[in-house]
Amino acid sequence: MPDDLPNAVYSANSLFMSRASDTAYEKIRSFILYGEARPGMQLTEERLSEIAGVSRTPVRDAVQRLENEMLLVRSASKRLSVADWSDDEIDEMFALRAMLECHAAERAAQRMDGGGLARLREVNGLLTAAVDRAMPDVGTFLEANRQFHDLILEYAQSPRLSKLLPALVEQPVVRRTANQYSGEDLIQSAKDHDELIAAFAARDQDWAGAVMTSHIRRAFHSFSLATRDSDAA
Amino acid sequence: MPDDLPNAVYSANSLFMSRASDTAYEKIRSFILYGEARPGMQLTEERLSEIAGVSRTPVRDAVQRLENEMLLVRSASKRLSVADWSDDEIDEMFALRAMLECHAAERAAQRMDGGGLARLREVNGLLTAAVDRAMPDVGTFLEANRQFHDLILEYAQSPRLSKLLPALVEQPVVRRTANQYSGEDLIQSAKDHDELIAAFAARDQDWAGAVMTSHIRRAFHSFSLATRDSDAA
DNA sequence: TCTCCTTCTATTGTATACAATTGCTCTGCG
DNA sequence: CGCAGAGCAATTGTATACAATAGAAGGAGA
Repeated sequence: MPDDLPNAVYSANSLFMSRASDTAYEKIRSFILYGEARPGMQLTEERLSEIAGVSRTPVRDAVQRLENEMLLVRSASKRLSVADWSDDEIDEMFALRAMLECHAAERAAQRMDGGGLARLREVNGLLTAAVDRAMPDVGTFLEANRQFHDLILEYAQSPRLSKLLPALVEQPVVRRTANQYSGEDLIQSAKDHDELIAAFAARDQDWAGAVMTSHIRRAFHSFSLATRDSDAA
Repeated sequence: MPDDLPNAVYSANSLFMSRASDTAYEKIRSFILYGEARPGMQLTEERLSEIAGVSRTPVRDAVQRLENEMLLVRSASKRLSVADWSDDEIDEMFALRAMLECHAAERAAQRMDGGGLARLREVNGLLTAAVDRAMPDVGTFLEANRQFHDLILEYAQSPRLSKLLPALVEQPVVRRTANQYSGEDLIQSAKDHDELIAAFAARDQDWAGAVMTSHIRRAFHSFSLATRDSDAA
């Protein structure tokens, strides 16, 4: 099933994945995020090697990566299962993400240059075009949004942030509700990005950080409304 | 060489390590942090399997973990080397650690209970005793300090924080200069902990977070003085 | 019928052999 | 003398077989 999806849904990391452990990673990840995996579902390494089409050795590599991203969890007896997050953990994820992305924006503001601004404007142009119409193109929005944030991460020039943040961004809960975001939400995102670009252009790190924080926290708020309310109903 | 060291220097995670990949992890980690490894030094998986005394399979497991902690780095051609951090990266590490430990303290303040306070007081009693004398016992200080912060992390009740923070705490640069901290620094640390306990007892998350932030940032400042100045000389 | 123990099975962990890739050296040509 | 390419050596990546371990099932005794 992962082959049918647009590239947008894939991780930003590596577009070309030659090694078997990478294909295993992508396949298993898609299985969890967009496939028939369900939270709490038990899995075996052998089952996963069938899914990935490679032997257990590269699968174990991939599994360890996914454990680090907390998409998979191991029980005390080393058995694998798909992660199942509590509301508190999801809140926490957004809180951490807000902190780290704010920090990334602050650093990026200090290091931004003309080329970076041009690229940010270009990407956000695509994003704006995708949402500024009657029927928003959510797929394009998500892809452009990812590129925008990746660009900021790039200009933050912090290997450590680059390692920590991706595990917090594209997550099942986020993805599952992406289509529920209202057109207003999407348009506001584009405006946030415009303001971020302005802050970068001014090299004002506090401004950039503040915009980013509210950007993420508003996304969290929209997400909460979209899911928790419908769950309660 | 790792066998000669006190337990204090080991990672907090698992005291008993039965699996070969765990022993490999510990041995290689000690080799990097306290052994003859040098920043930038090239390594091969085979060399590491000699050091660890196990085959390459568990070594590769351990290596992946150490890559995540950024103690090991892979070049574009997949060759391994010991990480070599720039000053900017070290600054960044402290900044991130300060943010995350502050957040942990805030969460812990909301979730603290009598038992936790008692344990914190006990550990900090040991710590205070170790530093409140003419010749501070740095080893005991470090161990008690680690326990204290681990306890806070435990009460923060955030699996994600528990995964992210440890990779930021005990690092070569920190460890290498631990003995250079002045007696004043150590005593001030004990006082910070006392104030943290007070903030927890009051369940005042802002207070706890602020104390923690200044606690970490002072450590950073002491570290910078101890290293950068001597380097410059 | 419940509990404890034993046995068996499923699953994970490790070693080893081999494949694929990368870097290096040495040669031949310009 | 410099450089490009071929072959070789070193290193990483993958598959498979086997070992160790945890869970489950079944049976004996109270």
